Amino acid sequence: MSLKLHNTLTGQKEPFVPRTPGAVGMYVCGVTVYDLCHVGHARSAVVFDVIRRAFEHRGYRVTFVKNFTDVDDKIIRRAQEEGVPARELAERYVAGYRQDMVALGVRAADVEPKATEHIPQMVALVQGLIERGFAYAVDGDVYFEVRKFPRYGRLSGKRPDELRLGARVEVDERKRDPLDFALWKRAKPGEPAWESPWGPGRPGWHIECSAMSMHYLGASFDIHGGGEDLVFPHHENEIAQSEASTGQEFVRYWIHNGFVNLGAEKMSKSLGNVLLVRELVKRHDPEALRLYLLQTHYRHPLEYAESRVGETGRALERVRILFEEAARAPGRPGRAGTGERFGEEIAAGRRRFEAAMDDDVNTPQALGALFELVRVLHAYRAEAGPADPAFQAGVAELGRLGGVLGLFGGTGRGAEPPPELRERIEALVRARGEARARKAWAEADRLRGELARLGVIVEDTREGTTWRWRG
RNA sequence: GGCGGCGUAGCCAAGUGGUUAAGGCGGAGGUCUGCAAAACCUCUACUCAGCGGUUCGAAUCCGCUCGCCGCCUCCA
Repeated sequence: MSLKLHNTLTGQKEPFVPRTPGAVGMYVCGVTVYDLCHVGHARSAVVFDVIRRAFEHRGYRVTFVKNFTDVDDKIIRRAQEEGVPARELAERYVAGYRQDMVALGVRAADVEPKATEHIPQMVALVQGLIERGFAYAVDGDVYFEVRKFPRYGRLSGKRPDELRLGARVEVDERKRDPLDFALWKRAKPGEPAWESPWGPGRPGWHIECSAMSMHYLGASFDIHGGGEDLVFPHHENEIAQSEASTGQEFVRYWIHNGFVNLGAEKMSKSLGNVLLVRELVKRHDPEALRLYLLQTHYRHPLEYAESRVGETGRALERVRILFEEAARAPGRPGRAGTGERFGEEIAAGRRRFEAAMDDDVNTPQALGALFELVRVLHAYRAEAGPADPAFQAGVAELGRLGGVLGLFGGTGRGAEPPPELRERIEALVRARGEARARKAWAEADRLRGELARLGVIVEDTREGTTWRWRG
């Protein structure tokens, strides 16, 4: 059994065969840093973070590269509007992106290259394309000549002739064909610019990904990913540039994630209906948001529903209680485990989980397996007690598998009350315990209500009274 | 106009030729509890937008119809 992935190039699920046994080279288009990122960016980031983890779980050595586009028209315009240097604006949103990724549990890539730090590589690529006859310079601009690359359109299934018919492409008299796209743009006064054989200018959007991906992963590598909107023209153009330049197959597997939609509409900055990650993680538990995003298969469109994120939080709660129980068990002996059947159930859950992940990273199905494990573990704990070694091992296994999705990170993460409240809470819990011992139920219930107002849930179990902080 | 996707329970969402159609949320009943909470147990789609067809057999394949969405332009 090998890991299967849906390859946009073939439109099919294919067994993943790495170029180098045991290793994966993976490049994902990151963000253009001219604003804070929204839930759509979050989905893409989470999805590829999980794909990376899935490979690692299977024992692959992964080299993961995710770029920042830090020079582009929108950045320049924004910077001018705000009256700050483009570089400063870009740095600000790089930092903003990283902060949001930490909140979402998205690990940093192994390499996070910025376009502005790889200008020489881009110039060299463009120069090579001119020498090979695939590109031409006009008045300080350089264009890729699409007609010279016969395989153009293979990724997106679009034929140059059909595109021409529908042409809503901006007409530029200096281009030999409307489909030709910019590799290098001449700088207008006041714009960021770098020296080049064609005069001062900056790279086109597509060339940066070709240059950086090949710089870090080689002329030919395993996986290139991004949002489905990048299939055309961005990735199509990357293939044309790269393969025209090297004569080699650029990428073996193209992976694209589906969009996040809002109501009837696609979310987009031009429509002004964006949901910023920065805002969402204030309203919701970030881990619940991550779990919510993974409950839909990565290639399917996701209709964002605010209320569902909260509901997902309740499912997460059920999992966290398990980890909390396991964590506080030491020192509280349970009865001897009834081991064997339970162990088999855990193993079966793991197999289901791994089979789902192997099948085109089917996270909804994998989560199904995990939640079944959650139920089994709760049931077993009720019987054997939280200190049972098999229970402890089962929870640990759940944690490992959850980790492949970047979930269930810590035991009761974020579930600690402010230190200054702790003493008061414990005093109230003790007082309530004493009241209960006297069978002073009204008094006990009053104290429970007071604790609830502080954000504390008290529970009386067979093993005594416990409490949980839920803010 | 071209290309692609979707329509599964109250809601979300897997499943894409053959065991009882995963899982989550919600709901109903029960066990436990002083009462709760949490947890567990049982139930909650004889049916997969509709209509035809292929097949021994289809939610799964084919055709048509209806509805929804994305890409073709910067966009995760």
